[in-house]
Amino acid sequence: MFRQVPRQDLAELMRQARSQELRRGDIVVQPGERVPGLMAVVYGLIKLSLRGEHGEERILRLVGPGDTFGEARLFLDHPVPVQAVALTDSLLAIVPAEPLLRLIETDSRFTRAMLASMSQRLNALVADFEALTLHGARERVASYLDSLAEPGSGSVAVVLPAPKNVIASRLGVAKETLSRILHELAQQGLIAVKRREVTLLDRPALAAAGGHAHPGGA
Amino acid sequence: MFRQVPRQDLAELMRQARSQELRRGDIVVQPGERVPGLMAVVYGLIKLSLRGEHGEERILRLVGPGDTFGEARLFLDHPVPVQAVALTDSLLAIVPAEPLLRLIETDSRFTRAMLASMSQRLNALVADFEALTLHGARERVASYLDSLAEPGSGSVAVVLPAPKNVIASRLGVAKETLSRILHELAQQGLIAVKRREVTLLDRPALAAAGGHAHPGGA
DNA sequence: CGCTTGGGTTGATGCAAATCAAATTCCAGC
DNA sequence: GCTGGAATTTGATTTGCATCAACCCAAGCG
Repeated sequence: MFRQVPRQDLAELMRQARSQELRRGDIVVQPGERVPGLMAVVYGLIKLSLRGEHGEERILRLVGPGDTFGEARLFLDHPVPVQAVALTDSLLAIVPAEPLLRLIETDSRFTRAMLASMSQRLNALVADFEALTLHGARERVASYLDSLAEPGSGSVAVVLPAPKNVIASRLGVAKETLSRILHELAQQGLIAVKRREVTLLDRPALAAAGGHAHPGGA
Repeated sequence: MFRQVPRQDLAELMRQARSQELRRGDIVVQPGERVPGLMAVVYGLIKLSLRGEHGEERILRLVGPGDTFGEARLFLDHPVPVQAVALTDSLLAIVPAEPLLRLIETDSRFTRAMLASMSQRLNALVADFEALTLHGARERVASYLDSLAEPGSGSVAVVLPAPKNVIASRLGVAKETLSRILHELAQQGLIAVKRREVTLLDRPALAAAGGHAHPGGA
């Protein structure tokens, strides 16, 4: 998003920003709080999640290095609906709203980038929505795994960015269900699972898989 | 969104725009197509929906007079993931991308409005997400009904903006389920339903209702 | 008018996935 | 190497909601 910003302005932005170190498990914001600005992950991994009143959790997004969150709060004065927690020790850069808003006034390229970024976020959310409501759990898992690797069709090894219970919540399934589905996909020869490493053995089948297909049969 | 735009620019925008009349049932865009610009509903009602491969449908949003859709496509060159269909005879204003992009360069107030609008959209989507994954069907229906009326706690009459099967799909439940839940809420004295008119008899209870509560419960 | 038709209701049944309940494996320290 | 808590798996059971299948009802109309 900051790719196109002139050095000078970028430097100024950095000057205004502060950084925050986080230990694994540290809470960045609670639902209902306000974010102090745009949050950018320098290293580490942050989970953005919705929490139910009985402790249930639904992970909305995993935010990794180079990625940002809290944009929407710059333009709205509502509190955030999500909780943000560090999954690993992390470093955050926090850019306060004012300089960003000023940058928007002056740098139309940055503005475009910001709009594009929000559009993509919107898109991703719609895609998740679609997966959640229109596709079954198996299908979601299969296409998630496929999405972890670059497009292509070779047999590739990917590594889950987080423990399985977190991935499960991200995909909107119970951890037990994820475990079973992984097992099943493995038995069907589509993947091989070892700890967090997953080898995609048959990408086309994986991409096509899920909901209704088990071609080779038992 | 155009509230703050100077008359002059607005007039220019209108000149560039074209309008399109739609009959009930007309398809505005199909998933995979590109939208010709920003779509604004002048009158009527458009449904934005995701469609599954077996004809299932999940309504994302109902777009009424004064509301817009297709913003995200201005900044992305992807095709839309949704289908847009007129639920009633409608009139659309279609503003092509270029003049809007130019306006963004020059009018920072408009830009802010656009960013704010997209932020809200994002927010709404997250809220839907939350409702869908964290709350049960009854809870979703109850809070939807409550949301149809202005905040307050008096007994109010609201009217569903669309037939019940559409509302059901919007809420992510089968129409049969919606019917049953409405019935149940009525029996509990929280609402009274007559055709598309719903009288909210006990807003506090309704707002609190749903998932697990039937306090008076027979 | 009696028929048609699309929206709406109702009841019976099925199922995907959650939940519950233990085992088991995995590491991090010690 | 041993130990304790977390992550993961496995099996049994429950359940919310979809699906299937009639049926109803109001409105338009030949």
